[in-house]
Amino acid sequence: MSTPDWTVHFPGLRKLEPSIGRPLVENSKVVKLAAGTRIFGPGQSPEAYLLLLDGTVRVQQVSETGREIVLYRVSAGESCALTTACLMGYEEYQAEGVAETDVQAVAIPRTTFDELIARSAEFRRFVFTAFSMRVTNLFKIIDEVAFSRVDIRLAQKLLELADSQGRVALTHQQLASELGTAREVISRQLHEFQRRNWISATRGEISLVSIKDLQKLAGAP
Amino acid sequence: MSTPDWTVHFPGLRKLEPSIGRPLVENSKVVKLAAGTRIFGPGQSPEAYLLLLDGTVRVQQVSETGREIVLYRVSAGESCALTTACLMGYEEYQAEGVAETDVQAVAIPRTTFDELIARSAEFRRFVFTAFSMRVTNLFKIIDEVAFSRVDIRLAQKLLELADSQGRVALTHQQLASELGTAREVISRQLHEFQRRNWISATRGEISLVSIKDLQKLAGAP
DNA sequence: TGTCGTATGTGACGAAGTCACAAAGCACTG
DNA sequence: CAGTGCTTTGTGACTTCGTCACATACGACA
Repeated sequence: MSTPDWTVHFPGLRKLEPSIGRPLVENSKVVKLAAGTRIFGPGQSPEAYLLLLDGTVRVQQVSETGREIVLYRVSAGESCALTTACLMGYEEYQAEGVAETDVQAVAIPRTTFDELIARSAEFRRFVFTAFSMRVTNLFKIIDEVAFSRVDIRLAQKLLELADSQGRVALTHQQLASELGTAREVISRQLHEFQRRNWISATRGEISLVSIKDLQKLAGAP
Repeated sequence: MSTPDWTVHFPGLRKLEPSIGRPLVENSKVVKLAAGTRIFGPGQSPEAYLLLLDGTVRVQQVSETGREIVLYRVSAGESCALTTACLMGYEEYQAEGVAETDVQAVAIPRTTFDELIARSAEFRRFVFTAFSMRVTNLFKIIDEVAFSRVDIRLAQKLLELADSQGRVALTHQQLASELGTAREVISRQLHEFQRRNWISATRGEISLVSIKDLQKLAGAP
């Protein structure tokens, strides 16, 4: 990973500085984390507010039986809702965060964070709008997990995760984790999609054949 | 409902005033809502920050098919996490809030709210610790809905909702709403609990007979 | 005592999760 | 290129959960 120009990757940061009155990274460290690093997990407490400069972090919950559900991803220019919540509420993490790619982030220590919150309306707005958007999304996840059928959710996920060529490079297990269900369930649903000629699949990759039909199932508005 | 002394019902409020420099209710209204009132619902946007003086508000999500799940309750001395999130993120409500009892609340308009957030560290702390504790709880709900069995969750709910005599005055339908499942599922589970002599039930009320066994199933730590 | 609305019981069935394996697919190695 | 080992995918049998369509039962009140 090359050293990025963080004013590009994280344009909001520089913009904040006038309102803060000094470089935002003062008192803070830029940390680098290799892909796969577990950044935080249940039982730990955050010591710093993290602003991602580059890479993505996956935040997920893991059940006792080993099933997983992806709650959200944090990418460049964003901050982690859970960290915000735990920092402000002095609580422990409920979920775990894993670096999906190599990651660079600004770590703002709690005291500096508190000070910035107090001093800068811009910073507050930045932090809280990001936070509340995540929370809004959590409500959506609860709704889907509690009430929505797996085939519909799978169709939505495939459409959401497909690249520009309509390909999704994930294993069945990874898709199951995205939706918080079991691998076998995904395998069977994908089989059904394949039978209907909506997708074609090879080991570790799925190609969307009929995006239109998938959208119809997904309830495209 | 008698007019309550809100310094009793909401002790944190008075304590905040020195740091704010004037009565907190200035620019704000005390609103009264009858039990059963729908306070907000999906698609609406909040116009004011609500601090409950008396009563409780139930926040729940309703599926297309009519199933419901209770996300949390707001009671005297607290504020609604969802309102906070929507207010800060300028978003619409994702869930609905219903007054479970008659309710009195202080409605702080957005501009005053913003000003208080800027001016008072105490107020910020009050708002955000409450907020983040709710969010933490949302994570727990996702975990339970996605990964936990209904019998276990039901046992937990019964223990949580029982009064000092071990009685739960709810219908099967209401319990189903608490857990986000179907009424029939609850009826059958309660039947099984009854068969094992863990509970006894009459129309609209359940008595816990063997709290110990319920705790064991609930996985009491 | 009858009537009506709400609450609960039940069978049948479909959808989803679990368990225990079997069978490919792929990389690496000798 | 055959063999080996790991990962990914397939499958059947079974349990749990959700849905649908009713049947009963209870309790308040005329």
